[in-house]
Amino acid sequence: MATDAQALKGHLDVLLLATMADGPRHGYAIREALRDGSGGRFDLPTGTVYPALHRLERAGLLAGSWSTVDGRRRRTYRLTDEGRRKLAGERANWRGFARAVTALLEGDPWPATP
Amino acid sequence: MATDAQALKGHLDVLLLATMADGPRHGYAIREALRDGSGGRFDLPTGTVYPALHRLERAGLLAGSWSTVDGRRRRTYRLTDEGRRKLAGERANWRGFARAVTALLEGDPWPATP
DNA sequence: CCCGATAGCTAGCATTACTACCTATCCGCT
DNA sequence: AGCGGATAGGTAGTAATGCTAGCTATCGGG
Repeated sequence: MATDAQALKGHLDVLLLATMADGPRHGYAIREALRDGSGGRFDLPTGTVYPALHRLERAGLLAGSWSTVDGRRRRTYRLTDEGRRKLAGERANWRGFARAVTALLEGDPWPATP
Repeated sequence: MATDAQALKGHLDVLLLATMADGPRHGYAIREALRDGSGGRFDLPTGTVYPALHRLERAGLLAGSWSTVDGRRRRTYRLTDEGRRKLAGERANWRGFARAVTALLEGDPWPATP
């Protein structure tokens, strides 16, 4: 639906990293993992996914390598140690973020700090 | 902390609208509501809040009016009908978004569609 | 023999939050 | 009297980043 057009900003990196948590994947498979794992919600254009993967590789969070399977080039990415640390941190960060947004949207008062 | 630097993108509008759900507020009070309602997490610079309020007003989601209290100018905003509809829609949207992101980050498989 | 699925890529655009700055009033402290 | 901080509003310009729209190429099936 792409209602999330702007909403993804800042969360895409974590999502990409998360798809590689259980092992290396190539770009196309990452796209599918995102689509299927979100019930079709995050059906991202390749122009979003590939540049983001390059960015994460440049940042040292992913390591990519070329291989050829059935004549098709594949670039397979795996998490680096730094990427794994980043993922853990961002997961925690997401929980805090989601909690804060939900609190504001639902009108729940934030627990008083005694 | 500002880890949320980019993460806010696309969610700021809903958050702003939500602070006006129980009645009109002026910009400064909106900032405080965001800060306090998020446990200090969303302590946004004025350069973020004021332009966003102008944007929402231009979009017809807010209506602003000037008043003077103790010599201080205040611009008070209230939700328009359209703004209220938008808020309801975006609230629902947030739930779906949060659910999808959480599912991907926690590795929960998305419920199969039977 | 062409189409769809698989697989990868890029240039340029648009959106939007942030940095860094400015103005002004009122109150409390020295 | 004067200064700083809280309150209240604002802007210009920058940086980040996801999307649009386009491209190349292989393989299998109709």
